[in-house]
Amino acid sequence: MSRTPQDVTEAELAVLQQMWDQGAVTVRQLTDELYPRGGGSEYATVQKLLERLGRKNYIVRNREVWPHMFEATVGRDELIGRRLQSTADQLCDGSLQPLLTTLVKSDKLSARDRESLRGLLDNLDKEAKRKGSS
Amino acid sequence: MSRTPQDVTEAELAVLQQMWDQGAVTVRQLTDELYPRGGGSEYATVQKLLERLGRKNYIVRNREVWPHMFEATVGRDELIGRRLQSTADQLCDGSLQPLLTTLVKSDKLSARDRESLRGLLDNLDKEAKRKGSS
DNA sequence: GCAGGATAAAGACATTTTGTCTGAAAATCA
DNA sequence: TGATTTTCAGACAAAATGTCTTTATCCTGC
Repeated sequence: MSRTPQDVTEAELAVLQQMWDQGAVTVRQLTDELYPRGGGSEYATVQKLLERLGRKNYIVRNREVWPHMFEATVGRDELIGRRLQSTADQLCDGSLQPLLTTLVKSDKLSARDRESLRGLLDNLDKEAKRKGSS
Repeated sequence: MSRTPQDVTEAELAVLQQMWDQGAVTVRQLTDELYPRGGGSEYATVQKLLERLGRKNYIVRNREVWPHMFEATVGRDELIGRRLQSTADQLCDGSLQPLLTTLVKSDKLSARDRESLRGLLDNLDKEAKRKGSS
């Protein structure tokens, strides 16, 4: 049938991470960071990755400046959310709740993770009480 | 460089889902479910998918019976856990905490849901204390 | 026992994805 | 203007993935 490509590829993700860390960047900056000791062709590779990320609306290109500057439009948290939703779609009929439950049951959470989760739940309780809804 | 294949492919996942629902199954059962109105070649397709799932240790084949019966060794929850961990590895430096945050914030949790989660957390804490590990 | 039908096993194949690279056009600057 | 850098368009190879062909093997009803 029709294969579903990855939202963001491994190489594309490496580029995105740089942009998350550094904000607006040029192709050269990215290339130097991602491929130190790089010959000459990696520059074009980064360009192609940026073009693909752009086509998928993960970044924007500012053509007003020279050289062009690139910036992420999809942040790390947003991508996390999308990946989680995608996992939910494939494995839980679209619902996120089983992910949370499974995670808690799975024994993968550290004590710190558990504490943090308790805090989040407490906040929800407070929020619910404040608004008077269940 | 070297691409990282998917843990479980889309077509492979369809097979897995069937096995999660039905337990031990034969190739024919799977084929009939997954490709109704199927010509003749889909049978071999399912076979190949099973072979690959087997090579990756997601299923076992029982050769004692005829025809062979296949059964999942990795459950839905286990796969969910792996996907979440993988997301954490790629986007959160391996930490699950950001996932928890995202999940709690975007999921609609009822008061009952929250209580139930707290219960699970308490159990985990007790378990941890009993075993003396973190 | 044997013919016929089903299953198993091995591998080939086409298409898509993905990372990389080449070459030429356009822009900047000394 | 000439040199350097950047942009742009497209080619490419390797790998992944879904599918199919073929042949060997097994079991069934007669």
